[in-house]
Amino acid sequence: MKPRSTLAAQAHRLAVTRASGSASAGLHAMVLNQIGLSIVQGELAPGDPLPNADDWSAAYGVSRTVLREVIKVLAGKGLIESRTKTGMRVRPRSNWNFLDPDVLAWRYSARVSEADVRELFELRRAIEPMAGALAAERATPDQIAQLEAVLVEMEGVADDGERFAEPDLVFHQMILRMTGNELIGSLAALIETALLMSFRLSNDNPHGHRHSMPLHRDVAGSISGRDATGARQALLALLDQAEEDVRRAIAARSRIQE
Amino acid sequence: MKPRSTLAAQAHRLAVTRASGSASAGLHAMVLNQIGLSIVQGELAPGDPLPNADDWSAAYGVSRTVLREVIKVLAGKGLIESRTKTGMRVRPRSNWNFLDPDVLAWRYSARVSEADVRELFELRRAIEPMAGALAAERATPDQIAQLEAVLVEMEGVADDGERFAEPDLVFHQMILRMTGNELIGSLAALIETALLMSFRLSNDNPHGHRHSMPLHRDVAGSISGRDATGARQALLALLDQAEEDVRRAIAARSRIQE
DNA sequence: ATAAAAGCTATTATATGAATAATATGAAGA
DNA sequence: TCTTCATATTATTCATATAATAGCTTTTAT
Repeated sequence: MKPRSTLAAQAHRLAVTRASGSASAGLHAMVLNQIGLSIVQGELAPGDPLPNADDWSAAYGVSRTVLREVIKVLAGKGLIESRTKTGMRVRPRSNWNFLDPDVLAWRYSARVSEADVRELFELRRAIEPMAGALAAERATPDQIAQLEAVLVEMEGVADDGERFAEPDLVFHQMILRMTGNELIGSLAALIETALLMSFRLSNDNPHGHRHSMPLHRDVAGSISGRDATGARQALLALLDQAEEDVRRAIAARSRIQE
Repeated sequence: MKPRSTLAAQAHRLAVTRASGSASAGLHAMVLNQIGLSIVQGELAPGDPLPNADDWSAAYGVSRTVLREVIKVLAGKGLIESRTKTGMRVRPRSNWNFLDPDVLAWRYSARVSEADVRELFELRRAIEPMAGALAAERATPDQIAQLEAVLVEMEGVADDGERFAEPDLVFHQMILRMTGNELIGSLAALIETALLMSFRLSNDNPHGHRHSMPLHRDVAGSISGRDATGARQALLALLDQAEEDVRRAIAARSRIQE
């Protein structure tokens, strides 16, 4: 028996996405997002047998070529496996590559729970203070100048919830890059996801982000002054504040929904 | 002008791989590994224009279908971008997802430098002690029993360089899992890569791994005893020792090659 | 002479049909 | 009861055709 209603729902959602023309995406990217979201957000559970290639591509109104490429990409991120005769299946969560930028985005693009926030900040707390300390030791004068410039930019838009997001993101990612460690640099997607989520949650708050500027200044100051432990502590404090903000926003959200 | 010699070299290597039948791989996986390695190990540099789809698939002796799927997977890992008319290009390293299991494996599968080791252990040092602390707080009795069992298994094969690798890997990955944090769990691939590299480097050393057992016992003991700070310190010590071992092995290797 | 616009062309993107290979399942036999 | 074997199902691969797009060239208008 085939899950016809689910397929129909997926096809419909695709039609909507396609019509809205959200991304500059081609068919491939669109279908990839659809299926990726379906899996990561739990609509398709681990172990679930997926429709066979023909039916599935038909349901999305795309060719097998496109679906197949999507399948392979998802398999490359650990979400799916495809074996002859058995068909395609969603792999257990322990095989998913949660640090993949796409998977992160799919997971945190909607309905985040308190547990999701906890996971995110647990990891950030392990990474960013350490990265700050390394940055303080290794950053080139040029990089430090750039960081200061971004800080100034943040000051300029600290009261504008919309425009603050970008320089804030650049600020945090720059610190990761300044470690000179490419593995750490690849965690930029993690920070991006966290900040996007945070800004999405707090966009009802019209009070801007000025309250976080002092701590950002501390971070930049410590790095400029080559103070590794200072940078570590400043980033810890910044993360404490950020997590507190997010938790408040979630609490407010759930209070509204009641 | 097309890089004919490079293509020929790639095709030849594929033939070798195919003949040796290394992985359980299909064509797709084989070509994926070939091209992934070529890129990550620097044979194809960022910004390099890649051959067009027809020539390239011909060079590997596979259909365009297979090559296209490979391209899409690599694009999903950030290594490549493909635009119509412009063709395919290797993306700058800053876009690569170094934490992807495949990319990690490609990068550390050969000729590791001291810098590579530093990067790996910098990140492990940030993650594993923290994970150990969380594990000490959160692990279920069942999980702790499993960890102890793995420890016993390690004891049993501590003098066998070959057989020690697997339980050691399980030991470290289990700690990540016991945090209950899926983002941290996805770093299992990082630890796997590090350990495989470490074992590969030290396989001339016939003296086994018994010297690391006391520290492993400390780790397990701290977690069993719900001692978070103890677990953190024990893991730090363990990492110090492991990094020291690797550095010694690299030094020995380069001394031999001179 | 310069700049904008139209058209050409190479290249990827998408689609489709057909052939091949692998394997889980069940039937047949020891 | 176990093993062997055939078969149907499914993914995998291949070959080919059409569409879309972006860079380049030519044209054209000012």
